[in-house]
Amino acid sequence: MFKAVKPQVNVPALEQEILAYWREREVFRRSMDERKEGPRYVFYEGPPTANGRPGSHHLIARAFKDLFPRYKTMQGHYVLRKGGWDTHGLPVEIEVQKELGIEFKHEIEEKVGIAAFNQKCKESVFKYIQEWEEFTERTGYWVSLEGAYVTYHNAYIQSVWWILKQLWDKGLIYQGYKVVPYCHVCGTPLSSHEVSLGYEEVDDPSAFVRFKLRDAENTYFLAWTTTPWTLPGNVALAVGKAIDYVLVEGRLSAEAPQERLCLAQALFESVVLPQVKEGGGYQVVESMKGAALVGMHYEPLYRPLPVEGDYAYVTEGDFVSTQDGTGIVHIAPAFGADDLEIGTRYGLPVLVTVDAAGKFIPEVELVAGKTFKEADKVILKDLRERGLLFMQKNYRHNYPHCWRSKNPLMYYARHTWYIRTTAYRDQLVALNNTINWVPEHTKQGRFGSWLEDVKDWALGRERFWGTPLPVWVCDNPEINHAVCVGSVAELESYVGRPLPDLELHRPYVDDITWEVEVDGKRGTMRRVPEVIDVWFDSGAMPFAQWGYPFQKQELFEDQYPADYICEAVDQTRGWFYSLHAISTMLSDSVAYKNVISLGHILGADGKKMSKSRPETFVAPWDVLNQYGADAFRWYMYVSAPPGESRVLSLEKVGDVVRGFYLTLWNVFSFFTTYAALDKFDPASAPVPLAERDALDRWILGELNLLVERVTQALEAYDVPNATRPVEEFVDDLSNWYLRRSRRRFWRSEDTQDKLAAYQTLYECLVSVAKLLAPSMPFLAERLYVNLVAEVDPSAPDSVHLARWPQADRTHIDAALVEEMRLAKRLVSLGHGARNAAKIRVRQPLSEAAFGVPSTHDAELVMRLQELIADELNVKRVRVLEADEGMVSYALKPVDTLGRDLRGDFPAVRQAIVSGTPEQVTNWARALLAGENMTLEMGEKTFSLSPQQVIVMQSGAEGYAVMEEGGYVAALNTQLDDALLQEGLAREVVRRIQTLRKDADLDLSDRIRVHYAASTKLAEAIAQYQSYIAGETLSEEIIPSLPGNGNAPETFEFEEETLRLFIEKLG
RNA sequence: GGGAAUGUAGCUCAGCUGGUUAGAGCACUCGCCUGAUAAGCGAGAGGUCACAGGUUCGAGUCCUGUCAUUCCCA
Repeated sequence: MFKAVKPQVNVPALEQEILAYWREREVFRRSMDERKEGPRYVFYEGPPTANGRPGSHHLIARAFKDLFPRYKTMQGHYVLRKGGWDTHGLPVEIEVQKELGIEFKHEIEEKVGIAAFNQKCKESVFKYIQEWEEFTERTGYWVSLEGAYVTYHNAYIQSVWWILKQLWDKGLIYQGYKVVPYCHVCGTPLSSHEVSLGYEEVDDPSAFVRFKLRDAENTYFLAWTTTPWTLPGNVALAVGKAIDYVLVEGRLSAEAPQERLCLAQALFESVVLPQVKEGGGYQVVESMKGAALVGMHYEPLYRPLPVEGDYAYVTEGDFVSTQDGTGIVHIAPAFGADDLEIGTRYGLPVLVTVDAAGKFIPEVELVAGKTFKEADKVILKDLRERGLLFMQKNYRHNYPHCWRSKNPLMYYARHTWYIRTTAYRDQLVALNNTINWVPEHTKQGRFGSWLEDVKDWALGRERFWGTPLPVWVCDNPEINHAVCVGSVAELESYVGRPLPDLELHRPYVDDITWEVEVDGKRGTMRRVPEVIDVWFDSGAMPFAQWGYPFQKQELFEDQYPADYICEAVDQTRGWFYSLHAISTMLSDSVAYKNVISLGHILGADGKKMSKSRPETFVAPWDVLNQYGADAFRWYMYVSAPPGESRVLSLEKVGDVVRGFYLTLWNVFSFFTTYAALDKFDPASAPVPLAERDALDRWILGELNLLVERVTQALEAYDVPNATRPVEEFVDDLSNWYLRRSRRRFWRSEDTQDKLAAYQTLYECLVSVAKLLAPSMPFLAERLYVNLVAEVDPSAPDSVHLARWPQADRTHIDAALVEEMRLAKRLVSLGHGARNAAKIRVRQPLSEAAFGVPSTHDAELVMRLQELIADELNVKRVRVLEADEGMVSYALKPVDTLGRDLRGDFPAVRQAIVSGTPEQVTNWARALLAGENMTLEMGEKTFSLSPQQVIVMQSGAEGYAVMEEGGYVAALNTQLDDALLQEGLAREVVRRIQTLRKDADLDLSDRIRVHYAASTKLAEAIAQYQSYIAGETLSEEIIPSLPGNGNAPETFEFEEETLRLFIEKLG
């Protein structure tokens, strides 16, 4: 027995009820437990950090993450959904620093101590854990938080150590010089991911500097830099060997000294000449290729540090361009990646003129103690005074800044540890080619091209709160000995004592040392100071989430690799990469087989959503509280392809509720209301399909098509096509199937047709509930519980434990689908014709005639005549005859005629389209009669069949007409008394229904009607008394008003007056 | 500067391997309908499919170039 459901619904309250239902019945746990024997479907959770609050961007990711595990569970798979928390890293440290009021890194050690600082970090990472847990539950994101992995736990860290040891044993970990983006305030290099967070457009000084040639007077190389502070570190210049250079002679102005300058020819004209002032000018005196300049020496601008060996000469670099500057690039190996590459190739010194705090060392007297940015001005001033600054202007460009401290980064040569990912480039690329990427272009595009050009992974971070790099080296410089420790047990074996309570963090692991003796020399093994890049932590999760290989080996093997992961596009070089790289190097396997890379969320103004623009910022809780999680999720699925960015606003989520959610809800409400009234039993023997109404067979066909489409789309990880078609179906179900079928449910007697209608609608609703279960888990559950679980004790008690529906192709009748499409089209035209004639639908008309382009369509019209007649409220439907006063015809070639006629096509087309009216009419009549039309064009004669030419008709005299695309609807607008009376009767019915509704009567309540009416109206009521009574459940219709003081309602329409009073009986 | 993506109605998006007069939803205006509906139906208006070339009988779709926006990287 169904519970009747009201058409009104409070969505957030409904969702709370469902949450309680899931909680009580432990549905989530059971969705895993009950599938343990099923095939595996593996999902990896990309761990969020709980030291910030959840936002809308987390919800989009979780909406997409949640979809597939739910779907696969319904298909019988076992989906273990282990949660995880990302806990290490600089963002955490920065938060704690803020809290403690500490700006510089060194203060941490000096003022707080590493132990206390890390303790603070540990506390900080779960600052918002409670809100995260609530958020997770409220949004219906099913993930086990009880068993979540935590990257700071010893077991996790030990796994990471084990992975590093494997890489170490393969010779993949090395220490080297590298120029890294470095923040002098945070005191650490930044990962490329971190760098990418901090690009800002800034103005930097752009300086054109004269470097005097060693062996020629008044002759200079003109070089360009946007970082004047690196000039004291200069050791070389670089040119492009194939670039054309010129030597020019002249002076900048009348007062300036005569000089010779060497620079790229292309830039001489665009850069130098515009600078020339009155009395100045330069002439080209020599041209050469860059290769000719290589090896020429110049005089260094500064000599801050003693240098052994040759330097200060021109080198060759393929990165030199003539886009900016002068085509001559200044080289300071300590401060640029290209520079270091040149320096290494030519054996040049690395002049580290700036210390780790970003300040100039004392040896650079001019700017000693100044930070590097402060030094720019001083150096430029000095060069100007020495006549070496050719010109200076501002240069606006994107320059990376520390995403936390906001300071400009410096590119800085550091000793640090690297993973030789470059050794695995081919495997990285090959394995990536086996991954299914959504959007597809990311595979070869953004991710693929990153792998093609993969760089070694900078692993070390000179910080505190992170997985300690488990490398111990001997402190005796005469001993070259280092070990990578892969487990606590291994560490115990080195130090010779158990370490049961050792926390695998700084400073505790730093305190672990041991003595070694190598070749008779003694020394102490001490850990290197670095912790590792947090991205390595996250990429290690397939292994480390289980503490592999120290525990749960079989679980790891069961859960590797992932079938599916999903994060936002900014993880391309983050988690997507770290997972892929570690997995490739360690197991020569992908870490994931399918991945959805999501676009960002934009505010209503189409720009990236930000708290700093509150008018566009959408707090997730506001949406959840107002419209609920289902609508929020649904909006994410249908609003844009997954990889595209999408605009989010409260209003748009509200549109989902209004446009889709409530439509479905009201079909549900309608069904339960009448099913309860009629005591419909879903277990009753099904009416054979062949005996059901065409509408039933049609909607069941659409339903099975829908199941097929949605299933296929989900298998392809195509979310929009797994969701949008459901909207279309629900629209069809509500606004065509149900609208056309309502009367079948209202009938009082129990007929097979009524049963068929119930069975059909029931099947549609149950299937839709299942199809929506992964995407709208709450609403789907509500529907399912009411429709199935509460009436069938043998069924699973949750839709999420039920089985995914199977499409039955034998239920799909393609011809019927086409038929119904035509019916809708003709009905739409008929309504249009009524509209044009300004005749309301309640007024019955005698006839609707349709002009259609083919005999096939004509047959369909006649098959559908009953449905069309009812919908349009006409007594008769027929097809217009070819010679029945159609005013005009037009012809159009079908799309493929061009393929048949090739070069003749344009002329034939022209002839058909622009024939004389007589010609066209003759041709059209022939074609409509199923004959070929003949067209003579010069020497050629073409015989065109009705399959090759489309006939379009328009206009019909004496009728209200609407025409579109060759289809014509013509309504006979002549009204006789009978039709008028019936129209009036319908008006009366509507008024009585309004009164019933206003009186809040039950659908099945019986009434007595009293009325007083003007003459014509009274006649109509008398004539249609039984019709009116049947429609309105009136026992009596009395042509007088009661005298007991009850005020009747008065209506005026069609120049008639009606006074009505109803009373409830029984 | 390099790479990737996107550009179709006021907004959000469909448009399959080239093929009827380029569609849908929302929003707007007018009208209709209403005992399932927070709804529905109909009409109107709104498009040089970013631009320019090219291939083709035929281009929103394929090719080349340009522009704009976004993202990633320097």
